[in-house]
Amino acid sequence: MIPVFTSEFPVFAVAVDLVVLTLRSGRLHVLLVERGEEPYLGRWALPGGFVRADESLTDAAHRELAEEAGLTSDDVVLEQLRSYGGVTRDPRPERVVSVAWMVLGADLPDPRPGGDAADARWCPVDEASGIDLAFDHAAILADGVERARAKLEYTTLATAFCPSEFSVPQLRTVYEAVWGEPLDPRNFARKVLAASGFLVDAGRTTSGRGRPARLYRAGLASELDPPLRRG
Amino acid sequence: MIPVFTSEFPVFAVAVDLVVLTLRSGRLHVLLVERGEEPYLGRWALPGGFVRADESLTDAAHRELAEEAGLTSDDVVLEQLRSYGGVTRDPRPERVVSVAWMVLGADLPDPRPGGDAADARWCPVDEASGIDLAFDHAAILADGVERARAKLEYTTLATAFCPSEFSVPQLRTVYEAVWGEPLDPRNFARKVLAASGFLVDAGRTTSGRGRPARLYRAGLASELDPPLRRG
DNA sequence: AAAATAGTGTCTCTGAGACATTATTGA
DNA sequence: TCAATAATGTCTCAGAGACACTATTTT
Repeated sequence: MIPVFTSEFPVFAVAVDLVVLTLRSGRLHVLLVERGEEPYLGRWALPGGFVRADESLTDAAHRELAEEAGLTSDDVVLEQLRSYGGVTRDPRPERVVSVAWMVLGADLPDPRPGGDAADARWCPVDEASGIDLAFDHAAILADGVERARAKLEYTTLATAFCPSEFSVPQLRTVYEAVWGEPLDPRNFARKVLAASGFLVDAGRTTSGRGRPARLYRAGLASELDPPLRRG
Repeated sequence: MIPVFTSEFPVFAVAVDLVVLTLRSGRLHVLLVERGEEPYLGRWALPGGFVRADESLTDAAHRELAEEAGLTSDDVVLEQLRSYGGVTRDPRPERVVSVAWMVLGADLPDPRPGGDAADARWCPVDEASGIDLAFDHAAILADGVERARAKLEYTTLATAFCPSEFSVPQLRTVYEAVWGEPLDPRNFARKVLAASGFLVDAGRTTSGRGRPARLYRAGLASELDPPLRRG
């Protein structure tokens, strides 16, 4: 028999769940893990786990990211989404509140399942909506993708999907993949180059087939003014 | 001796804290309560309390709103901000994660302290930053105010600060109070009246000193396109 | 009639979107 | 030289901001 109260406060477990997004061959992908434990054994879910007694929510998100995706904070940008606490969102007897995070990274490596996961893979986000994810993870995923889409409009967050040096056409493919719509290369270049603090010239160029592209690094600005608007 | 684990999960308490904002005589105010219990006995804090074992986070926010401010969901708009879970944010032995909410209402009544509060009052937001609030409530308050400021730009949320029928100048005072900057009446009227679904003509006018103002109700739109920008 | 408040129009400038051609490289 | 890709400029339209006067009511 599990006690429901240890003190004057109702007892909760607190979890973090991660919406880890990256671009692979020009498509937006999310990291999914196959659950290796009950409940929802064998079902696909967002990576995540319980917060420990001695770590902050942020620390827990970073730890799960390392455990379940092999990623460090140097690789990614992490931002809290919101918390989910419906009474029946977890079938276990404990109340479980989950704090969801959005995690963005550039060209992240193939995952090796770690922690509690039986398997892990990158899934195109437009295919993920067809998968019956565990818990309320479908809603969390939708919120995470929508947050990423919205933040590309008025912040410089798109650079989180890019390597340290990148070209304007490369940055444009990020916007196109996340927003799911094609953008005019001329208008796009004009706008991002005009936004002060967004891109700084790295003084180098790409090589490869076609005309070399000028390379940039992320500038110091975090807000985009004026914003780039979706269609 | 309080057990730290009841099961395989670390034990947390989950609280909700409310940033309740309203306009009083043209200034943005926040609801503060004086704590009637330890910890932080006698200190001003945001209203809030622990989530019960059988209620959702949303239900808990509504319940605390009723208990500590006498407000029902008909009176206000409620939106989750984010969660705060630093290891030392609460001095009690239990880990306490708090889910913060932004609550907006029109001309809310004077509070009568209820629940655990010794006292309660409306405090101008620009004076609240001078008060040494309990826990990490100063940071939560700042986040709540910033969220409200940002959302006035691209949503129709400003109507949450208005009674059911209101004039364009009245709506303008909302924007001016929340943003803390004066707006041009002509440009403001042009923009809000052009935004389809923001305002619908109520077919009535105010009476009082000066030329009567045309009254509007909130329309069905929730997003503002194009957005109104801050200076 | 005076005081108070609401309502409205124009001009200029900036940014958005539509649109095609030239430049540079590797194969 | 051809294929691939990057870079760039102009025109038109919409929205933003600056700006002053007229209209309607109460006292």
